[in-house]
Amino acid sequence: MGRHSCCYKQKLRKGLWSPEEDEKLLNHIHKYGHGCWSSVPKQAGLQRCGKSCRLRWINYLRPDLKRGTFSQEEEDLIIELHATLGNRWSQIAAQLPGRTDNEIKNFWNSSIKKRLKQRGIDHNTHKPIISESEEDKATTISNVTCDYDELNIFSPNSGTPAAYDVLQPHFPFDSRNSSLLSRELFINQTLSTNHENSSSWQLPNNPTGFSFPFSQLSYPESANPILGMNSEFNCNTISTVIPSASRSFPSTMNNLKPAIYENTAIDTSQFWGSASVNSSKFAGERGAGIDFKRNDSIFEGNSFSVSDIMQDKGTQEPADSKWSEYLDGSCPVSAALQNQTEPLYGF
DNA sequence: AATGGGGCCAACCGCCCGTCT
DNA sequence: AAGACGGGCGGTTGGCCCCAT
Repeated sequence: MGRHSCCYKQKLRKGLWSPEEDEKLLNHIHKYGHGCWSSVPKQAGLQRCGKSCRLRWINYLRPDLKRGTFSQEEEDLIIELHATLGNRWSQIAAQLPGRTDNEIKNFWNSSIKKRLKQRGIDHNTHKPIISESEEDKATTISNVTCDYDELNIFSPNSGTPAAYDVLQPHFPFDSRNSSLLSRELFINQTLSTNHENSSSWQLPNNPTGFSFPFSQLSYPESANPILGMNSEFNCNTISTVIPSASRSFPSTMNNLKPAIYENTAIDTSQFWGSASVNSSKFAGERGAGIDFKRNDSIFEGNSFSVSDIMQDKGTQEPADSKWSEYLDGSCPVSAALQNQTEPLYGF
């Protein structure tokens, strides 16, 4: 079982295909179709096994193949699909017309894996690779951003109990741990418990939040290791905040575009996102938002904040209205962006 | 100019699964 | 029922090319 009988035949050619062999195979398939692959080599006059012919046709000779480098959209789609399908290359390829599983697999292994690593994402789990320094950084930045939030779980100086302290007894883990992983767990628990078990307890009038590297936010939403795993706080919310790359980018925000859309050179040490969930309204309503924070002179005293964006789960209203305020320049941050003539980051 | 290391990618290998006999 | 066979898939390899030294 398993091994093909043709593989035992010693006379068959292996290795790269010559133009003559390609022509023979192409002519044969154009005339007769491939039918049974095992009979193709003999009929086409090739010293190859059927499998080799099939592979050559599928990966190279097929007329509907799209050649050339992968587009950004294709790359995003591959990452998104990989997050759910894993290494099922054929299934991924089925979603990308003109691309073969082999091609996608090669692209993944040679390019995407490296890019994910650069973004601090584990290519297997699609979760962040957290180093100790990153954790320290997250905590530090969170403490800065508490100025903008009503209450943040990392804001001990806000004058009200941190949401974490209030809510922690409701959750199955019992030791307070400042690691990002625990915060991630915490926010997931907050969301899922609130959503699925809404009548059993009520959140206090506190938003909860956590911070994460901005680079993760510029990442395809469904593959986002933190945001993507929440059905409530997922691509729809994020897409409202950051229109996807395939859509036109609002002119008022042009200066931010490079920082959001380019995959490289985003200085995550200066640019952090903070996701928050406001559960002050209960009975199915919830707000969710994203803050962007930069610790430099451009936004000194300001954050690029869209934390007030609400996605009302009761009415299913899209969270567009607040976003519009940022886009039409009526808030200080968008004005600051309009006055910024150079891209925020040079590439 | 030589060389070696790394990246890329076409092709192979080994296995699984479904169908046929 | 069981073995043979063919198609398909994912992992791996090997060779070519480029670039740095």
